[in-house]
Amino acid sequence: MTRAKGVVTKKKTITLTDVAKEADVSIGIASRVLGGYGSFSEKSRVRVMAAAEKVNYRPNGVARALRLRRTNTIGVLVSQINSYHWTTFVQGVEEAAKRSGYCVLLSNTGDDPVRELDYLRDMRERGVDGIIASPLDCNLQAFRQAADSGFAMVTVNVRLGGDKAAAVLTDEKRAGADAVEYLCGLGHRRIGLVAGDVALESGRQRLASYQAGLAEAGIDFDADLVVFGNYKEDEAYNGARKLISMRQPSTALIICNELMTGAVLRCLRDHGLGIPGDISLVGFDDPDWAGFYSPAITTLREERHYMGKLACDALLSSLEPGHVPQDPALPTLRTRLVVRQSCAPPRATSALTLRIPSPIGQQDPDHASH
Amino acid sequence: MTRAKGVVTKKKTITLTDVAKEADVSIGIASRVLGGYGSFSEKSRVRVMAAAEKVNYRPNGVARALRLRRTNTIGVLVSQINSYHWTTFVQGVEEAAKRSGYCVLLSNTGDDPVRELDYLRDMRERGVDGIIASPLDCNLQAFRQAADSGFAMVTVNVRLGGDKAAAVLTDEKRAGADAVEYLCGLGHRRIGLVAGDVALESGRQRLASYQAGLAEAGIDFDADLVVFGNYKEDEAYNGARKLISMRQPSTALIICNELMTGAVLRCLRDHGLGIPGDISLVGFDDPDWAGFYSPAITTLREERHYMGKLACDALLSSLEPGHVPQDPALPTLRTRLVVRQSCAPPRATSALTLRIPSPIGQQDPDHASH
DNA sequence: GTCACATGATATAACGATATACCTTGACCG
DNA sequence: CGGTCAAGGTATATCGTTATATCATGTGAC
Repeated sequence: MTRAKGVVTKKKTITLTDVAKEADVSIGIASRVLGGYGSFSEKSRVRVMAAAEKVNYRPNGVARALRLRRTNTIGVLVSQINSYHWTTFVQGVEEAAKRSGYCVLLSNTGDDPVRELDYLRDMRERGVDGIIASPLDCNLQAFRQAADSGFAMVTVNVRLGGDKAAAVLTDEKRAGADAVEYLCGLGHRRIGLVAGDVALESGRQRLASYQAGLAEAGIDFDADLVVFGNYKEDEAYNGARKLISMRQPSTALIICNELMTGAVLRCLRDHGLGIPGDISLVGFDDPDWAGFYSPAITTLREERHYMGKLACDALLSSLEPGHVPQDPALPTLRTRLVVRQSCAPPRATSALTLRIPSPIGQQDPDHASH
Repeated sequence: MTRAKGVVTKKKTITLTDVAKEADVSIGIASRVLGGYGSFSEKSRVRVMAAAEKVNYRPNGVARALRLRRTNTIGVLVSQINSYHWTTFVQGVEEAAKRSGYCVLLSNTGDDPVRELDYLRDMRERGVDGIIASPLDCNLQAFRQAADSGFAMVTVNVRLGGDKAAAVLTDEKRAGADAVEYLCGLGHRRIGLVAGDVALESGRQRLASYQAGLAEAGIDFDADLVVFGNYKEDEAYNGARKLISMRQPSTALIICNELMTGAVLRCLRDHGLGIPGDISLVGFDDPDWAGFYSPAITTLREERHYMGKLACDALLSSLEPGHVPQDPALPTLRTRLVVRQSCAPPRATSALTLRIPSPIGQQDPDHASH
């Protein structure tokens, strides 16, 4: 291939060397001026700035990252980027990160353990300065190992166990109990739960908090009133159908996340049940639509945005050179019951059925044990 | 600071050199084996693999990126990461990217022109291989410039104008017209519009498509029936209030995005108006809640997830070495009217008021011109 | 036995920015 | 006027990989 003489065909990237040449100073000076460190004369400052402007210099972040061993990037691993729960969190992280000059590398695990591990590895190789994640049970070990080996990490809603990684926690232990207490206060005794996936920490905690609430209210736990939607739409729909079509249907439902709440609403609508006339509802998570739904849905609200900010700030401060690894758990955030219009006292008829001796009295050993 | 002799205090990162040393081969061979290119003997392959395993070698992506001048990262610039519209899009991008071994660097502009430019610059400096964005009008020039200078780029819902950047487009020109046509078919004549921000391309297109629909239906455009919610919640609420409290209220409303649809629903509920009994509704965007709202909301659905995939694939293919920059516009996606339960024929009384000669006949020159 | 050649291995130059160690100056003081 | 010191500047090693140019080694042909 012949190249016409004098015609520049190759796209040349502009480097510090070019700036230095243009300004007629050494590359070191150029770096100092543009980096704003070390000492240099006013004269060189002006010349370098002018030269940089003239040749339209753009620093190369990759080279800088290699040299400084720092990318100013944090990795965020979420299970579902298109759920309110996580997008709000990510937004909180992103804002805080940006404020400190960091960028966010985002990955979606879809709750797949293999992908989660994959992305952890990938992000480390990419040189992110730290990671925010909410690892699955089966991967806790791997994340713990990474954290212990000095890789900066903050976990969400789950503790790693070491003393390295900070954790942003909510009192999910309380949340469900608050809902139960509220519903009992309205007179409900048969409170159904559309539970999440117990393979996930949040699923277990939310179930446990429901049970705790029942215990506090002096209501026997009835396994028949718990269906496992596993955070999936169709399973939640089927579960809800089961709960409303039993001989003694629940008069109130607690639903363990946003996605399933939607499914339950659809189910109730399909079966012509009115809220809160026929049945009361409390949902975990507080997406926007909960507020303008008709009736507005009473929810258990986590401050996801704030949690994101908290997680990011914790991570960034752990990156500070003089960081002393203090208590890894940040203050636990309170999950708040946002009372709206989806709950009311149970219908008289329901109250009536309560007097009928419940067949659940004959405890099913399979369920009772748990 | 004295260092105890023999005690390794400094955290050493494991590099290719270590692997090569361990395997007793040159660093070049180690690189070839691990990179799977060039030629090497079976013996060295085995030794290198074993050595890498033994010293627990992790490649340094930053160094590789510097050498290869490629980060395998794409930047995605969105205006609101916590809106259904964008999260679904980002999810589509992320999945497609991951499939090809790319990662997503995410930034939130919040429709702030300064931030948008800032992030464009920042991402370029960070060395992302390309960018997917939906630039604001005022920044089109800058994005165009970047694209023309050879920076890979794909735009969403807006064309840059050059021949470099591909664009993923939807026929928003049709969308609003479809809604109008549908509503007219039900008998509506006074169709209100809660418009978006006309400073944004989508805001203008959606307004224009509404007007086109009216024209096709032979209905005079009435500026009083258009309120500008500017994609903001409170402004949409106020706008909706205005539309339902005028002397001759609209019998149907078209709302230009998800956020504002929520606001309108809240407004209607607050004013005791039933859907579709008192007023019909068609919303742009099709979030999950539109399906389980009661009544389910009829919407104009863009395939955001697919758009994300399309945008990503287009970007990645433009990064292929032998890429020939063909027609920069990808096939335009159809926005589909998803008919649900939020629309019905107007009430008889409303139909009656239609016979009253409309004061809008006396065209307001300010509005008529437009 | 020597030359040509393929094969596999090595040494080393990039990639671009940073920071350290090391030179120049010139000023100032004794 | 020699010596000290500081300020400003330069040259260069480094970060960890990749890829090229070069070098050895052995094999087969004549």
